[in-house]
Amino acid sequence: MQTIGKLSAATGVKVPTIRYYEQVGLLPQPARTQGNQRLYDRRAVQRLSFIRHARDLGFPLDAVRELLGLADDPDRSCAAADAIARRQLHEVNARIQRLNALRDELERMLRHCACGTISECRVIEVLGSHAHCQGGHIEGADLAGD
Amino acid sequence: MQTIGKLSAATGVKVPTIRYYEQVGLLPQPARTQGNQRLYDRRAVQRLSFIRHARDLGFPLDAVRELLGLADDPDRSCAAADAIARRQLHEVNARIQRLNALRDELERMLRHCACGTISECRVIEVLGSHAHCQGGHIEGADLAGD
DNA sequence: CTTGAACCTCTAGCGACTAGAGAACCTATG
DNA sequence: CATAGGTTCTCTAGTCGCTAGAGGTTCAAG
Repeated sequence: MQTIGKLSAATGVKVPTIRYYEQVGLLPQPARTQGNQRLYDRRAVQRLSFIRHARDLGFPLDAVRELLGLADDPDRSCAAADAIARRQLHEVNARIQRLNALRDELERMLRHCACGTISECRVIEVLGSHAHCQGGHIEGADLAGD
Repeated sequence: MQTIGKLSAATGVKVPTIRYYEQVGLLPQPARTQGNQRLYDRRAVQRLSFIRHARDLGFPLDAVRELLGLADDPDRSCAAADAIARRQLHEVNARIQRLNALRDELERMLRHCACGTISECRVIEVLGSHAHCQGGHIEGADLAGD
């Protein structure tokens, strides 16, 4: 049994984040000391490590929730977990593609800049009119997320 | 002079987003009709297109603000704009690297899954203990942003 | 003159935390 | 046993870049 601080040190998850995970239902409410401080057991360490690892791999919290549910039920088919991971892989690949397009555009912009004054600055010019683009980057691309 | 709807259509920026940009000071307060509706001129179209393009390239709004300031001052050195773009390029490259590591990890996870029951599921297993990782993905990687 | 689309302001919500205030607790030392 | 200071508690608000909705006004067409 350990306090939230030790759990944080053991898993690398910050203390407020642990409390946040409890708040949103990813971690069960732990036992408490007489003084109302949280006390965690070994299972909590495991569960939190699982969450952390899934987050490191970019899974959104909802997916983590699903994966936790699956992990709690060892007799079910693994197909569901597979599907979630596969979905995440697609997400990551899509994001990589979009970022590659951005990188190309940024590099071309910078390559062509003679670095004189703003009035002849390629960076500003390219941003000002879309005509200079090679169409590499997608308009309205959803760049958000992890 | 056009209404906010036309400006939206002309630039591809949604109406609430235009109002949001005005609110945070990226767009100046436009003229108004007698009935209090916003009226935009050609310069507004240009400025908003500039913003949109920079956003498409992943620049955060603060960087867009800086770039707009530079664009307004054609006699200054282009070096500052260059630096901002270069910083953004580094950001994008870093993000690509992190995502590549994630992709590798996800792919390996999926390759090794025999797809039986959860108890032998490679996906769940890998998430449960970090021991299976090849160290490809960085712990605590900041995955957020665009 | 009426309809209905487009506009107005204002507030709240998204994801996944992070920061800070102000109070209570817990442990180690004098 | 008292006290100092580190850790923990709850609660609220802020981050980024929008997006959604409520409830009301204005404008152009028929």
